[in-house]
Amino acid sequence: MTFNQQVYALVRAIPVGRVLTYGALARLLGVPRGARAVGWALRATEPDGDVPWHRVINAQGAIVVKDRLHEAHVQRERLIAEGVIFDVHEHVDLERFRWQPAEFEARALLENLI
DNA sequence: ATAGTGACTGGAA
DNA sequence: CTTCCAGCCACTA
Repeated sequence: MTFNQQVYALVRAIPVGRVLTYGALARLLGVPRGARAVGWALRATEPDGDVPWHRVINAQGAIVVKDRLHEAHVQRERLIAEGVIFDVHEHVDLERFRWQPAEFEARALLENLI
């Protein structure tokens, strides 16, 4: 199971209406500073595939997209449709919408997929 | 084996 | 509260 596959598995486990940051996702996978690698993995997903990539945002609670305005718009629309709220600065209140799975939960999930 | 490429991040200025 | 910068990590050619 590659790092990317683990990323996808965990992203698929994020509940509707909740979000995870790139860094938090990397930490759950045991790679404390792999935030960038997570971004790389998500960048390679199909916009309409089975990976809810839109539920991953940056540590500031904002949407990060470089040269992909359309997808950034889609991400925002999907999150709003799920009930996630953006403030006037286009930031999500992480304290309120962050998904915080217990470590054993994430570990068990990944082991089930091996 | 190696260099280039980012949907990142935390700290410094 | 803002840029700016240097690590960091997996993937690809």
